[in-house]
Amino acid sequence: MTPTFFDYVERLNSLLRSWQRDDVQVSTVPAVQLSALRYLSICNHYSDTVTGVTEYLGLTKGTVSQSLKALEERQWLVKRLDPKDKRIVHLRPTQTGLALIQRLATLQVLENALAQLGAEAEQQLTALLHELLTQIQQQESRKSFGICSSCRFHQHRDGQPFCGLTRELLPGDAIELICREHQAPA
Amino acid sequence: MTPTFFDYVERLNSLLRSWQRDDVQVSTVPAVQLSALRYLSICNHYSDTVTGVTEYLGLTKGTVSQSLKALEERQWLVKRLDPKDKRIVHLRPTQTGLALIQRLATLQVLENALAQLGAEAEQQLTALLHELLTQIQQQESRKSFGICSSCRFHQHRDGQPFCGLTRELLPGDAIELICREHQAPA
DNA sequence: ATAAATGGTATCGAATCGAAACCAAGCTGA
DNA sequence: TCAGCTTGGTTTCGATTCGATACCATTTAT
Repeated sequence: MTPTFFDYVERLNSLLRSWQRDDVQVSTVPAVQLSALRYLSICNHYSDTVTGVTEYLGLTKGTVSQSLKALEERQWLVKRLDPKDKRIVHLRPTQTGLALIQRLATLQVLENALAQLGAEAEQQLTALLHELLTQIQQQESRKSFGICSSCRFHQHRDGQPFCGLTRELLPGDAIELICREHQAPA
Repeated sequence: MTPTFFDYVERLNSLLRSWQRDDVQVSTVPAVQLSALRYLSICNHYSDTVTGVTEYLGLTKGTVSQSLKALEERQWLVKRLDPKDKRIVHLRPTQTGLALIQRLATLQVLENALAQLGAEAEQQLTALLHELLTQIQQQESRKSFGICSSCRFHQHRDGQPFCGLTRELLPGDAIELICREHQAPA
């Protein structure tokens, strides 16, 4: 057997984990917490909840709830109750939390390697991965977590972005974030 | 912030984990064990050791040693002492173990998605990932785990594949497996 | 020949993660 | 309307994992 796509993804992930462990500030932080925080930094206001994180990471509610509690204690995120539905808790990374995620995302090694590949190849790679994930989502009943503006419910009202599902006007920065209710156009 | 390459890799990995948990037979098996077994199915006879797995997964010796013990107990791999150096233990997946890995690697969802993408796109994707990993390896002092036949030490003697580093003839199936001593040509 | 290095294992403890039980808020439907 | 169901979240508990450390055996170096 020779390495496949599957293997490369696994290897890449091993390396990412490995780098995280090398980072003194991050090494003590469990991977799930980092993933959760990262998700919260790229999801919109319909998706920044415990359930959102749960679906995205494919873990159980309990586990996620605990991880989020830990993140809150580290002051990397804050919780806010939903004004309409009092069951719902919104999670927002703090400045410190965002800075940490930023540091991780711009791992020097990875950045360099991507740069070496060339801008075109990088874009191609990202596009292919994006397409692959889209394909997967279409087969699965699983949530797609696509980008808001690419959703079949995405509309405009009075020149403002508008969600046809929730029937609400959308804040300007929401439309390029990912959403747990996302559905690809037919 | 909108999703980056980093995010896609993480998401893909979440999905892989998620699928593994859905599989009744595999769900109870820790991810590290699966990764280790998978590695052992694609590495050559210089790399099928505890240290090999340790370097590949970026974990500590102790952790890996335990995981391998568990794999042995499940009868998914067998240990064999090296005839020359009595410290070294070689690890070989059993038929059962290989079958399991095979099942995992051919996840229907992933297969389908890749098929939808088209053979050309899939090959491109794999090639890009391969290139990216090669780039990473060149920057890092880390082991590259490249494919034997692409190594700078790869030679031929009397029409047989030959390793210039160990100065040994190589078994025919070794040359398309990955090796922890691999070095890219200058 | 002694010391150092290498390959692996064993022990221990902290901390993660899943399962299940639980609570509160919203929804449904006669 | 109000009893039951569903949904969003938290808590508790226990098994399991993983890293740190110490340790042993074999090989290599001085």
